[in-house]
Amino acid sequence: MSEEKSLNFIEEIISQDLASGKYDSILTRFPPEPNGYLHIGHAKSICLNFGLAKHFGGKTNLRFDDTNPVKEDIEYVDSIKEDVKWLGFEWAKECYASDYFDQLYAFAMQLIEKGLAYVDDSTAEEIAQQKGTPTVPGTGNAFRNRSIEENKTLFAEMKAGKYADGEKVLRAKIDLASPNMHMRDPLLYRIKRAHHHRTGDQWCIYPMYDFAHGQSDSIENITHSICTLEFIPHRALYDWCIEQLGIYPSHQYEFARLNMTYTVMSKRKLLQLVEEGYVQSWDDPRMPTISGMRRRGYTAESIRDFCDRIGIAKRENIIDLSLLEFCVREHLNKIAQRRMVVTNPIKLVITNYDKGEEILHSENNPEDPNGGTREVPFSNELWIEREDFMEEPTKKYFRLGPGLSVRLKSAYIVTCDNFEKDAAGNITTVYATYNPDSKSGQDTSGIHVKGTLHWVSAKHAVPVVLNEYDRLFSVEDLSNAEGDFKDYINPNSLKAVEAYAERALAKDALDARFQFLRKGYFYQDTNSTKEKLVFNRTVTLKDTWAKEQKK
RNA sequence: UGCCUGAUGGUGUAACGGUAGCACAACUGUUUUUGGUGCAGUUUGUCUUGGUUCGAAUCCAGGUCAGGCAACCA
Repeated sequence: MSEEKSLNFIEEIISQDLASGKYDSILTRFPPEPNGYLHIGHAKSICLNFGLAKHFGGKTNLRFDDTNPVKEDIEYVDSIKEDVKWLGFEWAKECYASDYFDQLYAFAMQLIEKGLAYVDDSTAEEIAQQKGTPTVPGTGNAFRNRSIEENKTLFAEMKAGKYADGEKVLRAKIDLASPNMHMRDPLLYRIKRAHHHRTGDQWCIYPMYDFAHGQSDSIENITHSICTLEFIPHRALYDWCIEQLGIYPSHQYEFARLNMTYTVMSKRKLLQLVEEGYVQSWDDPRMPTISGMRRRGYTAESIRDFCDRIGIAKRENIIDLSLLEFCVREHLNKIAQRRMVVTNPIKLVITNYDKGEEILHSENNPEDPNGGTREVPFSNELWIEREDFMEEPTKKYFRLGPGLSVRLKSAYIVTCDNFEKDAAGNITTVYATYNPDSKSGQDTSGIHVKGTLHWVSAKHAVPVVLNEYDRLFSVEDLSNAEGDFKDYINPNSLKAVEAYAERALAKDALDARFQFLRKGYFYQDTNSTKEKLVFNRTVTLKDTWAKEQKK
C-alpha cells in the first residue's frame, strides 16, 4: 500500500472544484513573457501547471504574454518552447496574447460603452500624482468625465495612429479612493510605436498586463490561472474585468515563487549578467536558466524531481542549493557511466611490472547490474592525482605514501617504495611495486587495503579539458545582501583544468552522462569537439574526506 | 500611520480540534575495489500574549516580525 501524498493548497482547491462539479476537467496555462530565457523558477511553475493538468486529467496551454514589444523577441519564444519540451511537457495549444489583440480592442470598446473606461490625456507623472498614495485617496481629473461618444472616437483615433506615443492612454473608471492601488483607474492601453515580433507594425496601441492576461485566460477557458504572489493585488482587477465584460470566469490563484541560495532568480538580473559579461551567455552552465542547467549536465528528470520536492505554498522561501544538487546526484548516480580522469597528475611507476601493458575491464556503473564493462589499458607508467600521495601521511589518510598500499581501481594493489622530487620540492614521480596476485576480480593475495585510487595509463591517456564550476555568488541569501548583487559574484565560479582521461572517453557518445570516479558528474560541453574534448562538471561527488580534513 | 499576504527545526514542506511527521542539510555508526552509493541511527521546530475547549500548530482576539502594493513592465 503506498501512502497517499498530501495535496498542496492548489491541488486541494482543484479536487474540490472537480468533486463539486464546478468543472468537468481543468485547463491550466504557462504564460511567460518572451523577454528572456527560462530559469529554474519557471521550471517550478511549469511543473506545477503541467503537473496539475496531468494529475487531474486536464490540459495546459503554453501562452506567450507578448504585450510589450520593446522587450520581447522571437529568440526568446524559441528558447522557451525548447526548454518546456526538454523538461518533458507537451502543451495543448500554443497561444499568444498578441493573437487576441483584435478581441482585446473590442473588449476595451465594450468597457467604454458601459461608461467604465475613458481616454486620459494626462502625462505619466500627472497620473501617478493623481493616484494618491496608499494612505491618501486619488483625485480625478476632467478627462474622467468625457462622454462615451468622445471616448469611443478618441480610442479609435489612438488605434488609428492619430496621437504620439504617450499622448493619451485608456483607463478603466473604477475607484480612485480604493485601498487597492491597482483599482485606482488602472491603465488599460498605451500608445507605443514599436515593432512587435509577431504583429509587426500593425498596432501602435498595446494592452497592459491587466487588460490582457485575465482576458486571455478567459478566451482560452482556463479554469485555474496560477501565478506568483506579487499578483495578489491584481486579482481584484482580474475579476473586475471578467465580470464587467461578462466573459468566461477564469480564476486566479497565487503561490510563492522559488528562491535559491547562491543565485539570483530575476530575468532582469540574469540579463545583466549576460550583457555585462559576467557570464558568457544565457546558457552559461553557471546560470540558473534551464538552458544553462541543461548544458551543465542537469537532467530534466532531476529538475522535475526537485520541483516536486520543494512543494507549493504561499510563504516566501529560499531553497538550499544542496537540495537541487541532491536531486541531480541521485539521478546521475543511477545512470552515469563511470570513467577515470586525472586532473592534477603525478607519475606512478610500477617497477616490477614487466608485461608492458594489458587490457583490464572495469564496470560502467556499479548501480546497474546490466551496465556492462569497458576496456581499460594498464601499463607500468600511470597518472594518479597529486593529492593521492602524501610524503608524510596522517593517521586517517588511506591513500599512497611511503610504505603504504592502495588498490588501483579495477587493477592491482600497489605498495609505494620510493618517490622523487624536483628542485622546488614538488613530488614528480612515485615508485611502487604491484602484487600480481591482487588482480581485480581474481584477487588471491588476501591483502586488504583501505584506499582505492583512480588512475590513467600514461601512454594511453587522452587529454581533455574540464570546466569545474562553483556557485555563481558567494553569499547564501542575495535578498539580504546589502548593495549591488554583482558585488557578491564569486570570482572563481569557473576553473578550466587540463586533465588526462582514460581512452574509452574519446569514443563515448556525446550526450552520455559521466561520473569521473571520485571527482564528480560530468557532461560534454556544447563546444566540445573530437579534437578537443571539453566536459562540464555538473556537480561534485559528496566529499566526506574534504570535511574530515577541515577539522 | 492604508490595503493585501504570510509566520512549524539550519532550509523546505505535512499534520484540516486528538501521538508535531517527511525530505534536504548536519552529525554517528556500518557496508563498500569510488572517503561515492547503500543501510542503521542521532540532533534540532509550532512568532508572541490572552481566550474558547477535556484537548489548540490548527478556532477567536490583540500584538510582533517579514514580504507585497502607488511602472504608459509582466
